[in-house]
Amino acid sequence: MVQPILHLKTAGRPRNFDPDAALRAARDEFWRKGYEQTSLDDLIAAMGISRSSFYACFTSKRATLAYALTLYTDEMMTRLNAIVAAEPNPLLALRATLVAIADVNGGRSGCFLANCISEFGPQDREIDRIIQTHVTQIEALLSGLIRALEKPDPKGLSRVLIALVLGVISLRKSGLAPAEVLATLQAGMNTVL
Amino acid sequence: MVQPILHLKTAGRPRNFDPDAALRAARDEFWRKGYEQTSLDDLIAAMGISRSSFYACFTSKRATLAYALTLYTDEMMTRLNAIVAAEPNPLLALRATLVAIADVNGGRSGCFLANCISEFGPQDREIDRIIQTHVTQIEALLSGLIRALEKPDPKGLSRVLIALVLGVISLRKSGLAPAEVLATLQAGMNTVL
DNA sequence: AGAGTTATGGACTAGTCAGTCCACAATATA
DNA sequence: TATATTGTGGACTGACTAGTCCATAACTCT
Repeated sequence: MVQPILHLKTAGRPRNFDPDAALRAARDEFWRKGYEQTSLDDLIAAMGISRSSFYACFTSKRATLAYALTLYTDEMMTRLNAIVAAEPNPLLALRATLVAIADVNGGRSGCFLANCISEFGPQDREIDRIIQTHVTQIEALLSGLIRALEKPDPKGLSRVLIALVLGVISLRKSGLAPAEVLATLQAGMNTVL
Repeated sequence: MVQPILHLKTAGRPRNFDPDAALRAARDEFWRKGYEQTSLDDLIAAMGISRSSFYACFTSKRATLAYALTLYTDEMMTRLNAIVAAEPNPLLALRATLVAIADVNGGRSGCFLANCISEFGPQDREIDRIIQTHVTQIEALLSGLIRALEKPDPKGLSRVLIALVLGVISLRKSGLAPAEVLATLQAGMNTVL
């Protein structure tokens, strides 16, 4: 992937926007509305920059989605690793991790990654690669924690848990109230773990 | 909802297509590619009718989605009820029902209803209403079977199972092989039931 | 200060979109 | 056969799409 955002000092006129902040705004916009539903006008309005600046800095709408998705997955993994590092009890760490992924109180936008899976499926190679990488990372994180629990078939169990979390995210998007979504996740974890 | 398809004899020129068959074709096209990704040209090509006939019979693209989604949910409920009616053992009936919903071997298009949840969320009132109705029906069907198993909290458990199924559908869409998806579903059912 | 370099706003382009319209075709009824 | 009614193919419309281009602004370096 081409690095989109350069912070190098150059000879010409300086940017009058912060590329990182703009990318976060782009991520939030894609997250909230999806890729197709976000027009370039919507996008640059949310980012607070002009069309020219957008193309000069971010190449294209599709490339920006890839950058935004990478930003999302990187931040997510950082948060999850912090949770795991802070909680020595593996069962509690696992439960906290799953709750964090489900992001029950994060509105009805669901998980940005899951949204992209649904919107793109396997059709875009680069997006698919980012998705696969992240899913693999999450799987590794979960099966590590499960192994510490000395449960059988950690890999299979981690998939069941991922399915459970993806499912409750769908339920949230379908309009189920946050409290009931959380209760469903908790009930699922109680029976599985 | 306005009835889109009329089979009444009228005075004028008769239709030279079958509205039911056309609607099934529309459903399959929306199912395969999603609403936004299906242009009207794609749609009418799949349905085998002209633009004029389309608008005369189906009102609009959005209305056609609602009709198609209703057709899907009706057929789905019919199939699930048939499965339940044919299997007297409630545990086996429940498992067969869940496997049928997951439709593991049905390609990577996922569940049409789940796709619509993901693509529209709560933003379209009529679509949302159809989604809510169907989710409620499925929940009722599952909790009925669970009650027969004399398990505690049938409603909560049915939500867990719905989440599990929605989740494995997402996993399928993310590219996981059918066999592994099915294994995940089976593993989930084994631990939950 | 002047030359070189990069950023920006806004007009522009080519293509696609859902939806409309109309001349004409195909039927029922009288 | 004449009239009324409905269906159909295809041209058309206005709006919106992602992306391009250029004149000018704003900076660094010599």
